[in-house]
Amino acid sequence: MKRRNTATKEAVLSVLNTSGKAMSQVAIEKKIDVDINRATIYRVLNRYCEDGVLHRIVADDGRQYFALCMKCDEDQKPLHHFHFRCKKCETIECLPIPVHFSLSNDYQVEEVNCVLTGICKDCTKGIGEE
Amino acid sequence: MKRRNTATKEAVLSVLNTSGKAMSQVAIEKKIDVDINRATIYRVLNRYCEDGVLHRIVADDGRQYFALCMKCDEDQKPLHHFHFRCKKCETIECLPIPVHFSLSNDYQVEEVNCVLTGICKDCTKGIGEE
DNA sequence: GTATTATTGCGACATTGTCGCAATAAAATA
DNA sequence: TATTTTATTGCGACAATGTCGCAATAATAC
Repeated sequence: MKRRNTATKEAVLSVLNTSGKAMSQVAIEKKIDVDINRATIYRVLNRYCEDGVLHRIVADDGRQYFALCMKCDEDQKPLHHFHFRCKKCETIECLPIPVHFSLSNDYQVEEVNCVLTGICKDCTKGIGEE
Repeated sequence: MKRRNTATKEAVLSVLNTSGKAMSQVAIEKKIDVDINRATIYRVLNRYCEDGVLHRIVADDGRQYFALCMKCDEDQKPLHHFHFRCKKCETIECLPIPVHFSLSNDYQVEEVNCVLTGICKDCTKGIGEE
Protein backbone atom coordinates (compact mmCIF):
# COMPACT_ATOMS: atom_id res chain seq x y z
CA MET A 1 0.00 0.00 0.00
CA LYS A 2 1.55 3.22 -1.13
CA ARG A 3 1.91 6.08 1.27
CA ARG A 4 0.79 9.63 0.64
CA ASN A 5 2.23 12.84 2.00
CA THR A 6 -0.17 14.74 4.17
CA ALA A 7 0.11 17.69 6.50
CA THR A 8 -1.03 15.46 9.34
CA LYS A 9 1.75 12.96 8.92
CA GLU A 10 4.38 15.65 8.67
CA ALA A 11 3.05 17.45 11.73
CA VAL A 12 3.25 14.29 13.81
CA LEU A 13 6.76 13.55 12.66
CA SER A 14 7.82 17.12 13.23
CA VAL A 15 6.61 17.10 16.83
CA LEU A 16 8.50 13.90 17.53
CA ASN A 17 11.55 15.25 15.80
CA THR A 18 11.76 18.48 17.76
CA SER A 19 10.98 16.85 21.09
CA GLY A 20 13.70 14.26 20.56
CA LYS A 21 11.90 11.97 22.97
CA ALA A 22 9.29 9.26 22.88
CA MET A 23 5.78 10.64 23.13
CA SER A 24 2.32 9.27 23.71
CA GLN A 25 -0.63 10.04 21.48
CA VAL A 26 -1.95 12.47 24.08
CA ALA A 27 1.35 14.30 24.34
CA ILE A 28 1.61 14.57 20.58
CA GLU A 29 -1.92 15.87 20.29
CA LYS A 30 -1.17 18.54 22.89
CA LYS A 31 2.01 19.69 21.18
CA ILE A 32 0.52 19.86 17.71
CA ASP A 33 -0.86 23.21 16.68
CA VAL A 34 -3.40 21.85 14.22
CA ASP A 35 -6.38 19.81 15.34
CA ILE A 36 -6.00 16.16 14.47
CA ASN A 37 -8.34 13.38 15.36
CA ARG A 38 -7.21 10.95 18.01
CA ALA A 39 -7.76 7.88 15.88
CA THR A 40 -5.88 9.46 13.02
CA ILE A 41 -2.85 10.13 15.18
CA TYR A 42 -2.80 6.49 16.20
CA ARG A 43 -3.09 5.41 12.59
CA VAL A 44 -0.27 7.70 11.52
CA LEU A 45 1.90 6.43 14.34
CA ASN A 46 1.15 2.81 13.57
CA ARG A 47 1.96 3.32 9.93
CA TYR A 48 5.28 4.93 10.79
CA CYS A 49 6.07 1.95 12.98
CA GLU A 50 5.29 -0.44 10.15
CA ASP A 51 7.59 1.53 7.89
CA GLY A 52 10.38 1.50 10.44
CA VAL A 53 10.37 5.26 10.86
CA LEU A 54 9.28 5.10 14.49
CA HIS A 55 9.51 2.51 17.18
CA ARG A 56 6.98 1.78 19.84
CA ILE A 57 7.65 1.51 23.55
CA VAL A 58 5.08 0.34 26.06
CA ALA A 59 5.93 1.89 29.38
CA ASP A 60 5.04 0.64 32.83
CA ASP A 61 2.12 3.04 32.86
CA GLY A 62 0.62 0.75 30.26
CA ARG A 63 0.68 3.35 27.54
CA GLN A 64 2.31 3.34 24.16
CA TYR A 65 5.03 5.81 23.36
CA PHE A 66 6.54 6.48 19.97
CA ALA A 67 10.03 7.62 19.18
CA LEU A 68 12.15 8.50 16.20
CA CYS A 69 15.29 7.37 17.97
CA MET A 70 18.28 9.15 16.47
CA LYS A 71 20.61 6.56 17.93
CA CYS A 72 19.17 3.93 15.67
CA ASP A 73 20.47 5.66 12.57
CA GLU A 74 24.04 5.94 13.76
CA ASP A 75 24.47 2.20 13.82
CA GLN A 76 23.63 0.14 10.79
CA LYS A 77 21.01 -1.91 12.59
CA PRO A 78 18.77 -0.43 15.25
CA LEU A 79 19.79 -2.20 18.42
CA HIS A 80 17.39 -2.71 21.26
CA HIS A 81 18.08 -0.16 23.91
CA PHE A 82 16.80 0.84 27.30
CA HIS A 83 14.28 3.63 27.73
CA PHE A 84 13.83 5.94 30.63
CA ARG A 85 10.44 7.20 31.71
CA CYS A 86 10.51 10.24 33.95
CA LYS A 87 7.63 10.46 36.38
CA LYS A 88 8.13 14.17 36.76
CA CYS A 89 8.34 15.59 33.26
CA GLU A 90 6.40 12.64 31.90
CA THR A 91 8.69 12.02 28.98
CA ILE A 92 10.43 8.94 27.76
CA GLU A 93 13.87 9.07 26.33
CA CYS A 94 15.90 6.51 24.47
CA LEU A 95 19.01 5.68 26.43
CA PRO A 96 22.15 4.83 24.53
CA ILE A 97 22.37 1.61 26.50
CA PRO A 98 21.88 -1.58 24.53
CA VAL A 99 19.91 -4.42 26.07
CA HIS A 100 21.90 -7.60 26.48
CA PHE A 101 20.58 -11.00 27.38
CA SER A 102 21.28 -14.58 26.42
CA LEU A 103 18.39 -16.92 26.14
CA SER A 104 18.39 -20.53 25.05
CA ASN A 105 17.40 -20.67 21.42
CA ASP A 106 14.17 -22.56 21.98
CA TYR A 107 12.79 -19.17 22.88
CA GLN A 108 11.87 -17.05 19.88
CA VAL A 109 12.29 -13.43 20.85
CA GLU A 110 10.32 -11.10 18.62
CA GLU A 111 10.16 -7.95 20.66
CA VAL A 112 12.23 -6.32 23.36
CA ASN A 113 10.69 -3.77 25.66
CA CYS A 114 12.83 -2.38 28.45
CA VAL A 115 11.86 0.67 30.44
CA LEU A 116 13.47 2.18 33.50
CA THR A 117 11.27 4.54 35.46
CA GLY A 118 12.13 7.27 37.90
CA ILE A 119 13.43 10.83 37.80
CA CYS A 120 15.46 11.82 34.78
CA LYS A 121 18.71 13.72 34.62
CA ASP A 122 17.14 17.09 33.88
CA CYS A 123 14.50 16.84 36.59
CA THR A 124 17.05 15.66 39.15
CA LYS A 125 19.07 18.75 38.39
CA GLY A 126 15.97 20.89 38.51
CA ILE A 127 16.25 21.79 34.86
CA GLY A 128 13.20 19.82 33.85
CA GLU A 129 10.15 21.87 33.08
CA GLU A 130 7.25 20.96 35.35
CA MET B 1 -3.17 -0.98 58.13
CA LYS B 2 -3.30 -4.55 59.31
CA ARG B 3 -4.03 -7.33 56.89
CA ARG B 4 -6.68 -9.98 57.37
CA ASN B 5 -6.73 -13.52 56.09
CA THR B 6 -9.54 -14.17 53.69
CA ALA B 7 -10.45 -16.98 51.34
CA THR B 8 -10.19 -14.56 48.45
CA LYS B 9 -6.64 -13.58 49.16
CA GLU B 10 -5.56 -17.16 49.60
CA ALA B 11 -7.29 -18.24 46.42
CA VAL B 12 -5.49 -15.57 44.42
CA LEU B 13 -2.13 -16.48 45.88
CA SER B 14 -2.79 -20.15 45.37
CA VAL B 15 -3.53 -19.69 41.68
CA LEU B 16 -0.33 -17.72 41.20
CA ASN B 17 1.59 -20.28 43.17
CA THR B 18 0.48 -23.28 41.19
CA SER B 19 0.82 -21.57 37.85
CA GLY B 20 4.36 -20.51 38.62
CA LYS B 21 4.04 -17.71 36.12
CA ALA B 22 2.95 -14.11 36.03
CA MET B 23 -0.76 -13.73 35.44
CA SER B 24 -3.14 -10.96 34.56
CA GLN B 25 -6.29 -10.23 36.51
CA VAL B 26 -8.34 -11.86 33.76
CA ALA B 27 -6.24 -15.00 33.76
CA ILE B 28 -6.47 -15.25 37.52
CA GLU B 29 -10.21 -14.79 37.47
CA LYS B 30 -10.54 -17.57 34.91
CA LYS B 31 -8.41 -20.00 36.88
CA ILE B 32 -10.10 -19.38 40.18
CA ASP B 33 -12.95 -21.72 41.04
CA VAL B 34 -14.79 -19.29 43.28
CA ASP B 35 -16.38 -16.14 41.90
CA ILE B 36 -14.45 -13.05 42.87
CA ASN B 37 -15.17 -9.53 41.81
CA ARG B 38 -12.81 -7.95 39.33
CA ALA B 39 -12.10 -4.90 41.44
CA THR B 40 -11.42 -7.09 44.43
CA ILE B 41 -8.85 -9.12 42.57
CA TYR B 42 -7.06 -5.94 41.62
CA ARG B 43 -7.14 -4.74 45.19
CA VAL B 44 -5.79 -8.03 46.49
CA LEU B 45 -3.03 -7.97 43.90
CA ASN B 46 -2.11 -4.39 44.65
CA ARG B 47 -1.94 -5.12 48.35
CA TYR B 48 0.32 -8.10 47.76
CA CYS B 49 2.58 -5.87 45.70
CA GLU B 50 2.73 -3.31 48.49
CA ASP B 51 3.65 -6.06 50.91
CA GLY B 52 6.36 -7.37 48.65
CA VAL B 53 4.68 -10.71 48.15
CA LEU B 54 4.11 -10.17 44.44
CA HIS B 55 5.76 -8.05 41.84
CA ARG B 56 4.07 -6.33 38.97
CA ILE B 57 5.14 -6.49 35.34
CA VAL B 58 3.62 -4.34 32.64
CA ALA B 59 3.96 -6.17 29.37
CA ASP B 60 4.05 -4.73 25.90
CA ASP B 61 0.37 -5.54 25.54
CA GLY B 62 -0.15 -2.74 28.06
CA ARG B 63 -1.52 -5.04 30.70
CA GLN B 64 -0.38 -5.69 34.24
CA TYR B 65 0.82 -9.11 35.22
CA PHE B 66 1.54 -10.30 38.73
CA ALA B 67 4.04 -12.89 39.81
CA LEU B 68 5.25 -14.57 42.93
CA CYS B 69 8.68 -15.10 41.49
CA MET B 70 10.38 -17.96 43.27
CA LYS B 71 13.76 -16.78 42.06
CA CYS B 72 13.45 -13.71 44.20
CA ASP B 73 13.52 -15.74 47.37
CA GLU B 74 16.66 -17.66 46.55
CA ASP B 75 18.78 -14.53 46.58
CA GLN B 76 18.70 -12.23 49.55
CA LYS B 77 17.51 -9.27 47.55
CA PRO B 78 15.07 -9.63 44.68
CA LEU B 79 17.09 -8.66 41.64
CA HIS B 80 15.47 -7.17 38.60
CA HIS B 81 15.12 -9.82 35.97
CA PHE B 82 13.83 -10.21 32.46
CA HIS B 83 10.37 -11.52 31.75
CA PHE B 84 9.17 -13.44 28.78
CA ARG B 85 5.70 -13.03 27.37
CA CYS B 86 4.56 -15.79 25.08
CA LYS B 87 2.14 -14.72 22.39
CA LYS B 88 0.91 -18.26 21.99
CA CYS B 89 0.12 -19.54 25.46
CA GLU B 90 -0.34 -15.99 26.70
CA THR B 91 1.69 -16.44 29.83
CA ILE B 92 4.52 -14.46 31.28
CA GLU B 93 7.37 -16.13 33.01
CA CYS B 94 10.18 -14.74 35.08
CA LEU B 95 13.48 -15.49 33.43
CA PRO B 96 16.49 -16.16 35.63
CA ILE B 97 18.34 -13.45 33.76
CA PRO B 98 19.20 -10.34 35.74
CA VAL B 99 18.90 -6.96 34.09
CA HIS B 100 22.16 -5.06 33.92
CA PHE B 101 22.66 -1.45 33.00
CA SER B 102 24.85 1.40 34.10
CA LEU B 103 23.33 4.83 34.18
CA SER B 104 24.91 8.07 35.33
CA ASN B 105 23.76 8.73 38.86
CA ASP B 106 21.84 11.87 38.06
CA TYR B 107 19.13 9.48 36.96
CA GLN B 108 17.08 8.09 39.82
CA VAL B 109 15.86 4.67 38.81
CA GLU B 110 12.85 3.56 40.79
CA GLU B 111 11.44 0.79 38.66
CA VAL B 112 12.76 -1.66 36.12
CA ASN B 113 10.42 -3.26 33.64
CA CYS B 114 11.94 -5.55 31.03
CA VAL B 115 9.85 -7.85 28.91
CA LEU B 116 10.84 -10.00 25.96
CA THR B 117 7.99 -11.13 23.78
CA GLY B 118 7.71 -14.00 21.36
CA ILE B 119 7.19 -17.74 21.51
CA CYS B 120 8.27 -19.49 24.66
CA LYS B 121 10.24 -22.67 25.09
CA ASP B 122 7.24 -24.92 25.61
CA CYS B 123 5.27 -23.55 22.68
CA THR B 124 8.28 -23.74 20.39
CA LYS B 125 8.59 -27.41 21.25
CA GLY B 126 4.88 -27.88 20.81
CA ILE B 127 4.36 -28.73 24.45
CA GLY B 128 2.51 -25.54 25.25
CA GLU B 129 -1.22 -25.87 25.59
CA GLU B 130 -3.06 -23.78 23.03
C1' DG C 1 -20.64 -12.09 72.42
C1' DT C 2 -19.63 -7.43 70.83
C1' DA C 3 -17.08 -3.73 68.69
C1' DT C 4 -13.77 -2.30 65.33
C1' DT C 5 -12.37 -1.85 60.80
C1' DA C 6 -10.24 -4.46 56.85
C1' DT C 7 -12.26 -6.51 53.01
C1' DT C 8 -15.65 -7.20 49.52
C1' DG C 9 -19.30 -6.51 45.74
C1' DC C 10 -21.40 -3.37 43.02
C1' DG C 11 -21.74 0.31 40.03
C1' DA C 12 -19.62 3.94 37.78
C1' DC C 13 -15.93 6.20 35.64
C1' DA C 14 -11.79 7.77 32.84
C1' DT C 15 -8.47 6.23 29.76
C1' DT C 16 -6.46 3.80 26.00
C1' DG C 17 -6.37 1.80 21.58
C1' DT C 18 -9.00 -0.02 17.61
C1' DC C 19 -12.41 -0.34 13.91
C1' DG C 20 -16.13 0.51 10.37
C1' DC C 21 -18.03 3.84 7.53
C1' DA C 22 -18.55 7.76 4.72
C1' DA C 23 -16.18 11.97 3.25
C1' DT C 24 -11.95 14.05 1.72
C1' DA C 25 -7.87 14.75 -0.81
C1' DA C 26 -3.19 13.14 -2.77
C1' DA C 27 -1.33 10.96 -6.65
C1' DA C 28 -1.81 8.77 -11.05
C1' DT C 29 -4.00 8.75 -15.40
C1' DA C 30 -5.99 10.39 -19.47
C1' DT D 1 -6.02 20.46 -16.92
C1' DA D 2 -9.80 17.34 -15.76
C1' DT D 3 -10.82 12.83 -14.07
C1' DT D 4 -10.13 8.62 -11.67
C1' DT D 5 -8.24 5.85 -8.06
C1' DT D 6 -7.63 4.90 -3.44
C1' DA D 7 -4.89 6.35 0.74
C1' DT D 8 -6.11 9.17 4.43
C1' DT D 9 -9.12 11.39 7.62
C1' DG D 10 -13.02 12.48 11.04
C1' DC D 11 -16.57 10.70 13.47
C1' DG D 12 -18.82 7.63 16.32
C1' DA D 13 -18.78 3.48 18.67
C1' DC D 14 -16.71 -0.16 21.05
C1' DA D 15 -14.04 -3.39 24.23
C1' DA D 16 -10.69 -3.70 27.67
C1' DT D 17 -8.17 -2.14 31.58
C1' DG D 18 -7.63 -0.27 36.02
C1' DT D 19 -9.46 2.69 39.78
C1' DC D 20 -12.69 4.62 43.16
C1' DG D 21 -16.68 5.59 46.35
C1' DC D 22 -20.12 3.56 48.94
C1' DA D 23 -22.62 0.37 51.60
C1' DA D 24 -22.56 -4.43 53.21
C1' DT D 25 -19.89 -8.17 55.07
C1' DA D 26 -16.79 -10.60 57.92
C1' DA D 27 -12.08 -11.23 60.27
C1' DT D 28 -9.81 -9.92 64.34
C1' DA D 29 -9.42 -7.83 68.89
C1' DC D 30 -11.66 -6.87 73.02
